[in-house]
Amino acid sequence: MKIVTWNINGIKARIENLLIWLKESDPDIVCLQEIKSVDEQFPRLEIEALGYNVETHGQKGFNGVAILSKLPFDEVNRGLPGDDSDEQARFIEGVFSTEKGVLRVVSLYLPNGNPLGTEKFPYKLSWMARLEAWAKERLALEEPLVLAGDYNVIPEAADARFPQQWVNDALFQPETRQAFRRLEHLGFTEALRMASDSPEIYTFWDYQAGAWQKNNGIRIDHLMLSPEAADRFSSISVEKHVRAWEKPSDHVPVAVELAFVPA
DNA sequence: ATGGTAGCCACGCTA
Repeated sequence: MKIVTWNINGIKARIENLLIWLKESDPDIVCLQEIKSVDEQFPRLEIEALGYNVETHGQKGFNGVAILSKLPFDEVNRGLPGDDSDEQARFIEGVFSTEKGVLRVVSLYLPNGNPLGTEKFPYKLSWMARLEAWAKERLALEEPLVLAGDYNVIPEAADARFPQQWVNDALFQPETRQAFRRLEHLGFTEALRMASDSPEIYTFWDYQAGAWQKNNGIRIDHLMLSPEAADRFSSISVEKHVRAWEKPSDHVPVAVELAFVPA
């Protein structure tokens, strides 16, 4: 089963690219971030025509996440618990059935946190604390769970082409990286870390200053696997060629293959 | 120290 995370940076601007990519890549489950659309305006018909079920958690103009799945949804949960005053659409969980039982998949868009010195950075850290609390509860279920998304976290210096450019950025702050490690230490395996040591694997290249042409990238899109999901890990790939398409997102799809068969 | 680009949606905000 192929599960993919992709920050698409605007579903309306990217629908043609998405449809071409779905046909080419043939994923089973797709976690989208930054759909930048309300649910009513999400182009679900074109996607459903390719055989996908569509669940969205949208917002006007900014943020917004979605899950596309060839498997039917048994359950959908919108919003990260822990703060009823948080109105930003950054989290959706889908529950599916496989021949081995339940499979949970989350599409998350973790707050960027810039600029430092504003309320945005503490919001990022508190969101990460809420995610950790939620994940801890879910891990206790001992089920296969995939936390896929744009984490807006550069875990290590090796995950940036020019790490010194990021030292004053929220994506690379010590507190940010610590919170990311705390999540891992609950018992998750970061899927790309299961691949052989591969430096210079990036998932985001800024639109500005020729970042793509210079390969000035960072790795910020991650798939966290619970032990029950990691047990079935087969492979991981970054679909980098998509960044060279016309009108690309600034992020590319990251795909993990897990040995599950739909129920 | 700034500006470089893109999406959304109508002007500035977010990234």
